[in-house]
Amino acid sequence: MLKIGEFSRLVNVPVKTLRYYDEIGLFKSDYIDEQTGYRFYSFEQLPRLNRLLALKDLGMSLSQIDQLLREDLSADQLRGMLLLKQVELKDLAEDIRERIARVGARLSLIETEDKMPDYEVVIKTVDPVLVASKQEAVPHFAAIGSVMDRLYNGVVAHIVKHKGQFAGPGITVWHENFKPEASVPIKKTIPEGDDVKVHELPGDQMACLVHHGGFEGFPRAYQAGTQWIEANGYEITGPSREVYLQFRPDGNPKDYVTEIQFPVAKV
Amino acid sequence: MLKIGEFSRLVNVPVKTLRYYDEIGLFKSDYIDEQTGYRFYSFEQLPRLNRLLALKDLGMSLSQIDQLLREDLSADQLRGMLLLKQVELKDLAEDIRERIARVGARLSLIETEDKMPDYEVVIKTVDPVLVASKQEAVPHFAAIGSVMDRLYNGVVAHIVKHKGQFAGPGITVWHENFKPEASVPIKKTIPEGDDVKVHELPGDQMACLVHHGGFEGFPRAYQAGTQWIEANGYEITGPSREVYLQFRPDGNPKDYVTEIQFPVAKV
DNA sequence: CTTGACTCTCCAGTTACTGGAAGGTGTATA
DNA sequence: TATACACCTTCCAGTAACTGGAGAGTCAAG
Repeated sequence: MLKIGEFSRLVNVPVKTLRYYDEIGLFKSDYIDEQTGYRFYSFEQLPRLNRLLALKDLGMSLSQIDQLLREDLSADQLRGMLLLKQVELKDLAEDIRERIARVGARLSLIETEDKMPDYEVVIKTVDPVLVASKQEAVPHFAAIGSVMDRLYNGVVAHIVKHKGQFAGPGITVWHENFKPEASVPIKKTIPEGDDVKVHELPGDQMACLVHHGGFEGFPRAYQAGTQWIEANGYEITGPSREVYLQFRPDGNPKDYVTEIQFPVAKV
Repeated sequence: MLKIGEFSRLVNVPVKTLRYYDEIGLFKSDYIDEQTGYRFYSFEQLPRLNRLLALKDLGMSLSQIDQLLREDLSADQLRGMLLLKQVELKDLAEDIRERIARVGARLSLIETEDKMPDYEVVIKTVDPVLVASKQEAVPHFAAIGSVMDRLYNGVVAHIVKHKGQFAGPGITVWHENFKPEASVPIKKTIPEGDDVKVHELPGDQMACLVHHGGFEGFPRAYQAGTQWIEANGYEITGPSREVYLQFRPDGNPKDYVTEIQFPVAKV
């Protein structure tokens, strides 16, 4: 019979931990002195503790170990749990691999710019959203403003005409060939017409960044986005979007807040 | 201004989490209505939250993020933290790689035996221990018992003669050529003599397993040990040891408990 | 005016321990 | 025999980053 400290030294497990295992019933001491309350452990308990430690070493939780130690489970159940654990660990490993890559990407950004990047990119899943929208090709760069005005005015007018309900800030989807689709979220579907389509913008995994300020800063923001996507092993899988979170035609451009979204997938 | 739920949807962070960040002062709402206590968030806060999320994504803790968000730290400090994080993540990845290997090893054991293995092997660091010891070659297998008896009797007699104090169970170190060293731990050094040496058994990293029962079971236990060591990518770096945790010459062999230790290193 | 969605605070629970306080026990030494 | 000390006990609190729930107040639509 060994006192807890002796046993602790034998198995290389802290005394506190042994008491904890005792408390939660995972590994009870063999015998407790009624007088003193001292726990005593026997050598016969070593195999059980060693099995416990081995399972812990595999990354099992204590409750899983508790199950595994009740030896009334079949080899098949055992295999199942181990296979599950293996998958879990592989996922975790993948996760960490990606994380290392992201840290690396950020480090190289800091090397070149010597400060935190101006734009933070986050991956998030965007829900599908019902919109009324209208598109038109932009002939040249300088015309963007006026084309956008026209498009959004048209869409809004159409929605108002059909008594539609607005459901959020405007979203421009940049289709190929410089052909923006000015979309306005609505709560319920309304008839199409006036060149206005009604459909659902698909939900997707998006790399998102927030631009604060006027539209003249967009090129840099786009560049930061594509750079991040490249450096972090994603690729762009569709048209990018601009969500005008804070915008009024008559407002100060400095207060504008726009979210730029790129639909992406892991390469 | 957005209510917490709206903001939550915008940034894909649970309401509860936002409240929690508010509570710990990591990310406060922009404004709180005095009447209702409602939190309100502004679009201007998005960049900060996105930076927070990006850092969290790298595996930073919230307190680290808190530091990183106070932007009064230099690019060098920043680089330092990231490099540190990178090392940390690489260690973790290595850890998990090994864990996956161990799970795999156990799975293949189960495939062949269709149950939990009979012996559990754990890696632990063994402390150096002062012993009095005596060695002698064993001429053939059947002679082990008598040679051991003679050796241990000799050592114990020598310790008693010099009034040495016993400090634990006997340890046999199996040197090359079937030459066991019968060692008895002692508290303080004593003179040598009677073919008895006094020295310190070195501490080492050991793969350990516990055998319960008589000596006839040792070959299987040794086999299980070497098999595990092979399957888990270790190699044996020195003489193995037997620690007779529970043993009396006149006792029932069924009650014997022996720990078998192999000094090992990662290949 | 009601209904349902939303918000608030406060409290408890999660995992696997770790640290500390206050008090009892066992042994070696002066 | 006194005492120092190492060791044991229980109980309580804290960790990290939330998550869930209770009970109560708020808001907008029908």
